[in-house]
Amino acid sequence: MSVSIERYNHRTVEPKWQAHWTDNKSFEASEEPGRPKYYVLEMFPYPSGRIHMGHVRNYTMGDVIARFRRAAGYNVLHPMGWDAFGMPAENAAIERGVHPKSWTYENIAAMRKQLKSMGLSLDWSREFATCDPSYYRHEQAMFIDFMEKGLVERKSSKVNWDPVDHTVLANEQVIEGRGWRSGALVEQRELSQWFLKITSYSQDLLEALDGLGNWPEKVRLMQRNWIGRSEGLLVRWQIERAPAGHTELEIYTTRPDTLFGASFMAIAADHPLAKAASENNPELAAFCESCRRMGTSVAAIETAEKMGFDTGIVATHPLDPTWKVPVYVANFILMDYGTGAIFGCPAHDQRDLDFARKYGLPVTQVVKPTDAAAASQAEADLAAGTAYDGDGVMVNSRVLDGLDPAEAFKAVADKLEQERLAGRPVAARKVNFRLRDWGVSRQRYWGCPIPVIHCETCGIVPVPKKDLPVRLPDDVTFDKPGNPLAHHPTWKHVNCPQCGGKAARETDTFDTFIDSSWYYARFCSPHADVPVDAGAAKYWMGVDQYIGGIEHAILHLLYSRFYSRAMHATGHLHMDEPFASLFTQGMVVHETYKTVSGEWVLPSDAVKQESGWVHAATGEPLVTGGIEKMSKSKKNVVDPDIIIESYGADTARWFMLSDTPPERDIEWTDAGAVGAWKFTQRLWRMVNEAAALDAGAVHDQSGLALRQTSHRTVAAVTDDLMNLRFNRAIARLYELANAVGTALQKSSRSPGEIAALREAVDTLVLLFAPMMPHLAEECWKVLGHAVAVVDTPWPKADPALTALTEVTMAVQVNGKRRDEIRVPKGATRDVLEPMVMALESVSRALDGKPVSKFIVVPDRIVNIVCAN
RNA sequence: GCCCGUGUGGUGGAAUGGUAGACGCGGCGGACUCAAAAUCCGCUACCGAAAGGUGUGGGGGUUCAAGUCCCUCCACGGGCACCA
Repeated sequence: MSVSIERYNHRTVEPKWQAHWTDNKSFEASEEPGRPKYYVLEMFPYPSGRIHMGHVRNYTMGDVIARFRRAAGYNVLHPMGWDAFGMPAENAAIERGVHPKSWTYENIAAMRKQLKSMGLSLDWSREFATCDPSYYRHEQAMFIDFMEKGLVERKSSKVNWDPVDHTVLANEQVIEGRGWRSGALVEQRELSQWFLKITSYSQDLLEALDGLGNWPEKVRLMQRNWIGRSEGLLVRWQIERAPAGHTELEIYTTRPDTLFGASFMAIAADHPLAKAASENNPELAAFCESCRRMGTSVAAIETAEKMGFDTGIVATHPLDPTWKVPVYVANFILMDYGTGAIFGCPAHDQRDLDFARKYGLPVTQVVKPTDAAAASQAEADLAAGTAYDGDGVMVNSRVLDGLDPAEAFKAVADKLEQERLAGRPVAARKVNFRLRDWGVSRQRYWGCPIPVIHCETCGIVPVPKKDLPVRLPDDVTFDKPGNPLAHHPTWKHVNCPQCGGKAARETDTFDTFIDSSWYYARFCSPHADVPVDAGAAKYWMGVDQYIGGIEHAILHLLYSRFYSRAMHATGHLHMDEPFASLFTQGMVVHETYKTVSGEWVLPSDAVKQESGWVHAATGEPLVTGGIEKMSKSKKNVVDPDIIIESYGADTARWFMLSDTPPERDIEWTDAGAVGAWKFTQRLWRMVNEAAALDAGAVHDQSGLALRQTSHRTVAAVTDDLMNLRFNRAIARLYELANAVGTALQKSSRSPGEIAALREAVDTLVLLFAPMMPHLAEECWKVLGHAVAVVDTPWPKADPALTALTEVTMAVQVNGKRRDEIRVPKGATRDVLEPMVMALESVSRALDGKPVSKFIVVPDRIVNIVCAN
């Protein structure tokens, strides 16, 4: 082979085909009733300034699916937009004096350019940013509809307050109890805030998870736990020696069966009873205060010791009026779950046991495992400080003895529901959810203004829809602490839309999770003058394949599921579940290096010597810091721009899909990138060699083997891409490329072989086109095709060529492989037995022993079993 | 603490209960070259000269047959809510 072939130059080829797709509007989608649609969506990016490798991986996967489905005949919607509100823009304003708006739109422009250099098959005509007034006006309109539908509530809630910056802090802005910028000790403050009533849908959001069969089980489980349904009993206990006006204490329990194991009551520091008792008890007040302080940091809670304070109040056991138990305030009781009060049963709850052991409270076992060994083990564990929370039989429980816990639960609930305390039932069955309503107020500038007006006379008045959008003012300053909207000189001063009197705008803005809770629906009709055009949504929704990071497994996905329900309830959408299939991809990770003193070093500065890793410039010894998620602070980021510039977008895309399964973390390595680049060059050479062969050759028997390989590859790659197994699809493509390479080595070939070879190369190009679209287009042109790959249908496997006529079967003796045989497909025992028994390897292994069993797994294996 | 994952060659990883290690990277050997790069070809789990044996984190079990199913232990990773 001495064909002189120019190197494939991605720097000229990639922009050329990107222009071709743009000029031909190849990816602009429109509704075509009757034609099957496919909606592919990747979680849209926050415009931080530059794309990172995680974006490259995410958008490459989505693009492969979009291009594959498109070629397979679907009408594909594959849009892109920007999740553009949020704190980083305000931080840039405060730190560098840039306006959030210009910062954001400049970042969008830069990132759009980067995404375009990746050659993604996106419909850019549908692009929007959530900070566009043309987007958020609909968000405001829908919020007003939600208000009318009773899905919005205003209530008081605790926030992290920075007393120096006069601002509310997000949890991630609180570092070790202090404001991240001011360093001031963070206070807990009560503010009136807006809430969306997601809890109205708790049961539905939970049950509907069962229908999401194409979601990862892990994500469904996380959502199930987050919603946290429990069935229990509300029980009212009479109390004595309590502050005036307090005569009873209502608790929630999921274990009323263990009521005879009660040894104390515990209430939250914020419980009204605790507050009342604190009034004349400074020590208790101080204890409650310390509990509240601890509440800010998750880490503190986890490591905190169980602490309690005896209030002196005494409660009467609901099943025995002579039985009195003490009431404590305890640091592990949360006010916002259940009633903020519990009864403690130390023997069967670990937290209660820890608490009881610390304060010398009685421990009574009331559930015993039925198995004797397990029962004595449980007793030993209890003595050693481990509570038993399993099933068994009731003991030490008077009338309940002998029942199992489920029966005991029912018996207690039935009895107490009949009994009266102060004229009302003592107990009531109650289903409880952990899920809380969604607080959506943020005291910040760069977000969607909440469209309500506070009037001194009329109270809260929604902004009339004709006045929407409520626009963010551009002329704001960030020189003063606090919310720029609140101290803007004029913006908030308006007249009441109802009475015309003096009124003030709401200066809070929405949580940015709202923006991303309905963008998928907006993409169906991004220019409509309603939030969602019903016809467009009916055609495109739901999203057939949604792809993003596992970090959004709970909040974003749960909020989106709630939002589509709320939109359904208000007539904006016709369905409840927005994402039919979900895929969560792994992170991009890279090696890290540190100096002995712990400073991070760029991987490019680390060199390996016999003594170990050293700094290339200084010779300082280095330690490997492990393989970690790419981050600037660890100096292990790889810039997609540099990769695309030096190797091309196709190489970067190919690398991201190769080897590692898409749901796992992928390690970026230079060697891997170089390997992918070499493969693009190899494909280019092979295609050019094949293009020189006679295009008019006709198939005959001599090309059969290669044709079978081609068609089997089509079948396998199609199946792999349908199931998002990109790494396997790529392995199949290497095999086909190797087969083509071998065929090209031959010095002479028959017309049938030429025809098969050209078919194999055409197939190869079409199959790798979703992964490396630019190279595919260029190859396709070289091969003499007039129509671009983007307009060429996906190849079909010919069943006659994928079917096997002969198979290799393994021959085992007692489960150990001894030989293999080539036989016609479907060979039966009658044919196989004489063949196999005649094998020398078999008779040697049998060594004269009689055959007791002869097992045939058709077309796979023969196993001969003999006595040992 | 609880919950969920994951453990396979030097390495990333394949494998509907049916021939473990496909494919890639790396390594070794060879061809081409004055030479190098690039490219192409071959070999590459371990022990053994071979026959053969051993191998999917450890131990046990089910099965004609286990990386795959069950029990148990270990290691690593991730998530979380002290949730009554």
